[in-house]
Amino acid sequence: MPLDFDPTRPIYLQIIEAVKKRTVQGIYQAGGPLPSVREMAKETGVNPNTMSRAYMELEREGFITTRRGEGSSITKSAKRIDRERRTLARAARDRFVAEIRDLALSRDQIDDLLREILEEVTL
Amino acid sequence: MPLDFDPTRPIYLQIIEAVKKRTVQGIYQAGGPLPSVREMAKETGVNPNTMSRAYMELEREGFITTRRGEGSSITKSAKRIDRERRTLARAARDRFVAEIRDLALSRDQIDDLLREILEEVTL
Amino acid sequence: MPLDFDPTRPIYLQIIEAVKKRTVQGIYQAGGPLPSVREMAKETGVNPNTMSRAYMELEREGFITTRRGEGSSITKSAKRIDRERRTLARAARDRFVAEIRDLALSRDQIDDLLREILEEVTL
Amino acid sequence: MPLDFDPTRPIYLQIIEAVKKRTVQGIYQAGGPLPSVREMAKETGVNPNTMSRAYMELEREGFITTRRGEGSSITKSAKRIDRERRTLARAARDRFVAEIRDLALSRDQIDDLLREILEEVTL
DNA sequence: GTGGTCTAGACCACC
DNA sequence: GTGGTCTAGACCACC
Repeated sequence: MPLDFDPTRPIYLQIIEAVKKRTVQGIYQAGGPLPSVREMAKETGVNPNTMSRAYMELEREGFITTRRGEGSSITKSAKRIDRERRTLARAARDRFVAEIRDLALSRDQIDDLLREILEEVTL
Repeated sequence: MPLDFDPTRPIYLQIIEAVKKRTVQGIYQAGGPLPSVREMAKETGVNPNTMSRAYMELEREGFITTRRGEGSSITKSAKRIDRERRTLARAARDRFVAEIRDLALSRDQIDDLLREILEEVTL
Repeated sequence: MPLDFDPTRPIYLQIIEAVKKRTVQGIYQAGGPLPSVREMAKETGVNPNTMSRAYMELEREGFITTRRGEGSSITKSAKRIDRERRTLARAARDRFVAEIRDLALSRDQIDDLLREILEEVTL
Repeated sequence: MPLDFDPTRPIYLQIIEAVKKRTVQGIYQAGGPLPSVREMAKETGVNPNTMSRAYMELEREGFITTRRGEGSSITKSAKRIDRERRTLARAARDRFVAEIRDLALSRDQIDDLLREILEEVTL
């Protein structure tokens, strides 16, 4: 969990994104446990109230389930997780396209670029 | 020219990047004039000294030429500009790869993503 | 470090030359420390900004290396220093030739002059 | 005649040196005429009194002779002129030696330097 | 302590 | 008008 949040955006949103990302990356397992609110709050130095809000939102979205006295766990649904994966991928894609679009790259340069990306990602 | 600089990075570096980017994008023409140091400083709200530093760096890199009393102009070399284009493209590629790499995308998802990028960029 | 700068030439350039000269002469050692920007500025009565500019140039030329919080040191490369030595020698040679050339010296006078120089320099 | 005098040294001395130098270089001929004080003063923008002082000093040194109503002329003595030549050469030599001496040049570098000087001067 | 960056404002040279 | 240089002084990051 990153301890350095972007101060210009709500921390609870950044926590939500981090949990989703870690799950997509396999750091948190589908159906597996998530650290408790208190634990996670201490680890990140965030106020427990803020952390609790992030968990509640994740629950509302169906990404985690929380049971009183048992803590929280990641959704068991591989489909649900893959939906996040695709969302993250699309966001990265859009940022990349925005950066690249106006560079007036030649068709060859674009092809090279995509080939390089493919190589490095499937490495 | 963006009026909102990232406060965590030197302004003069961000100006350098902006000038290069604008040239690569065709906003500034190869061989064409660049606003004077003072003009650009006023426009962006940056101190003339800071702007001057950015221009001096650009001159040293051979990206612009400056003549006392006449102002500055973008390099005439299409090669030099294309070098910058490729540098910008590579940087964007690396950021994208870093974002994508750990998402555990399937081969199909990667292919889709690259296809979408190609479409949107060659649009 | 000379406290009397030629007012017709940029001080930071004269500082750069002085540092190089002192290194070539062995006053500053290859790989050895250079006084801090502030120290040197106080010693010479020059504004720290001007001194900093000189140091930045020297760094860019690869003649010194600077590490934040640790100060600057002369290049370890004897080759780099010798390059400067030859540059200084060539400049002195050119000034001398310019002074001598139009004096219409006889061949004997020239030979004498060079012999005297050799004697005094290898003294 | 240079119109830009070194403001840190007496102008009349610089005029004396210039006349001697021009004679050594053959611009003024042995036994030949020198422009009148007034003419020279106007040409150089120097006060006629200052110019007159320079001429008087040159006369006192036996380098020129002045006859009322006829103007001034350079000494007829080739020996006298050659004495100046050697003085100028020695001064240049000493400045060169002073510049070179502390550069810690290797014997080979010194030899190269002198060879280059010989080539360029006898060119 | 160290260097890095920035602002503010001055004066100069070149045009 | 243009850029080039310098001073003065501030605040920051790294150590």
